[in-house]
Amino acid sequence: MSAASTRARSLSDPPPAPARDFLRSELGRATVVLVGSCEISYEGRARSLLALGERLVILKPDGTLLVHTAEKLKPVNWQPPGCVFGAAVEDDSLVVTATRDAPRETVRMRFTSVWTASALDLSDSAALALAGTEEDIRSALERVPDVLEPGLTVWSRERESGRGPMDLYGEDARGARVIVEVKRRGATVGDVEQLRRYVERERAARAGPVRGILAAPSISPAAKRYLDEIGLEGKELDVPSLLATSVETRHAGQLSLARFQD
Amino acid sequence: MSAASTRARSLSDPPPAPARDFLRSELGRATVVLVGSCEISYEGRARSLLALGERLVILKPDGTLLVHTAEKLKPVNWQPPGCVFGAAVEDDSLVVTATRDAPRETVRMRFTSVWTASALDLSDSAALALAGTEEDIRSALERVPDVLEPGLTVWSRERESGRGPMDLYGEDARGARVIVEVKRRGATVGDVEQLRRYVERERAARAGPVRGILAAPSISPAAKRYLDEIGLEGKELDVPSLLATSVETRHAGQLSLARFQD
DNA sequence: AAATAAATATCGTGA
DNA sequence: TCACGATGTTTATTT
Repeated sequence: MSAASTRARSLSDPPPAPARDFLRSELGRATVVLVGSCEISYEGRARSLLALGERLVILKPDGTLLVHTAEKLKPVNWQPPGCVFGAAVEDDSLVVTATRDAPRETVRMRFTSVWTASALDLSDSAALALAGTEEDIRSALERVPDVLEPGLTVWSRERESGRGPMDLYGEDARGARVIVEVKRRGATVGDVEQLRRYVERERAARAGPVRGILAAPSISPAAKRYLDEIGLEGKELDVPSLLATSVETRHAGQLSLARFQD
Repeated sequence: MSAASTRARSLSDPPPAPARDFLRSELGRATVVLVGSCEISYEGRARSLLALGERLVILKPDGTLLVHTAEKLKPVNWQPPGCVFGAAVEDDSLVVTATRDAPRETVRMRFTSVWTASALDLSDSAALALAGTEEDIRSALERVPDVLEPGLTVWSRERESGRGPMDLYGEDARGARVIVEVKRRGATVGDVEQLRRYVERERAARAGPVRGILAAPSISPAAKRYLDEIGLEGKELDVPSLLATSVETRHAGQLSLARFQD
């Protein structure tokens, strides 16, 4: 065994049995990284088979599994947190499993060779500070509703419609109720539907006119057509300038947006 | 430099300059794994800051970036394929960047220490064979439409409605048109809307009755209520037994479902 | 536990 | 390139 650091342990080209013993002592405690050639089967919500190939496998102490090839962002196989890991030698091969209940799922990896097996004690107390989310846009619009329409008053955010929470809820200059559905990305026909079901619910629940506005950086042509057809409205937002007018703090990070403006 | 294998190169505890040189020779060619302490900023579709902590960083030859902490499935920072990577030394720290256009985004990682830097030549020609997708359910229902309703005839899959493709399209025993929306997971109110817009389009486009059926392993109570309200129907499927009646091949893998039945 | 919606969603397909 | 819908989506939030 070689030690690259006091909080890292690793084996190079280990035979199956030492690899198994290493894994049994590290899995569930450290973040384990396996590099080598393996075949993988998955059974659970769906089923998959992946023939032999060289991959990078990560097994986190919280029971997360990631299998990465040399391409793409998404892992080719995975398991969310909560798995129980196992390591065994079968027919002179290292076999690593990740199993969980609810739903019952198993990923099984058979290694024909292990280039390296590493165990890392990763210490990280930092929280991600993120700005520019839909919630940031919502709160900015609540502060400056005139951006949506002159004379608009916003009463509440995330008010319950009976069919999910309405992003913004208020009243226009003429006293009509207004429901606003906010998107941080380009709006599609599906987003129109979401607004529609809040508006219909509100119209059924109360007397008087109820308007619906889909607010997004852009709205697809089909979505615009659909809005017209069912009597709803769209508003394309200049999100960067909208967010620039508003300095917000996000719970996760306790870091103000000012920090981003360096 | 140590070599764990002919297709792996790695440095232990490298100072900034050697780490930079190593990265410059490997980034974009090999899959690079960096382990160490870093702080990370991201600017693009949104913005984020992540204070110092110990993380596992993967930089793939296709321009993918992944930053993982010891917890959770999703990376804490990332970039999809297509990035250009950079490595530099600033104020005696290693700085690694990933930048792309469309949209313009940058992730910047400043390392205060690097435990290991590894370059892996991962060779993998295998394609994932996956069974149990929505497409598998659609084709099984096309073969045995009686599962949905006795006397149902399915004419086509993925037929264009004018507002997106209808999963299944056909005729019931009485000659009424039937549109089926299939889900592989529990159906929600949003899924009812999707079906609704296909049915409404079809009703507008042609004379005669048009029915809509939402077929899924389960349908949420709110979704059932909504179906009732707007005159559409739901059908809860026994997906495992449905798929067992049908042996399909999926293009990606050229592996038959029979292989899964070992 | 279930339902609902966001995500720096990613990814594949088709127009 | 854009739009649209699936994803073994995951994740957070709320009921």
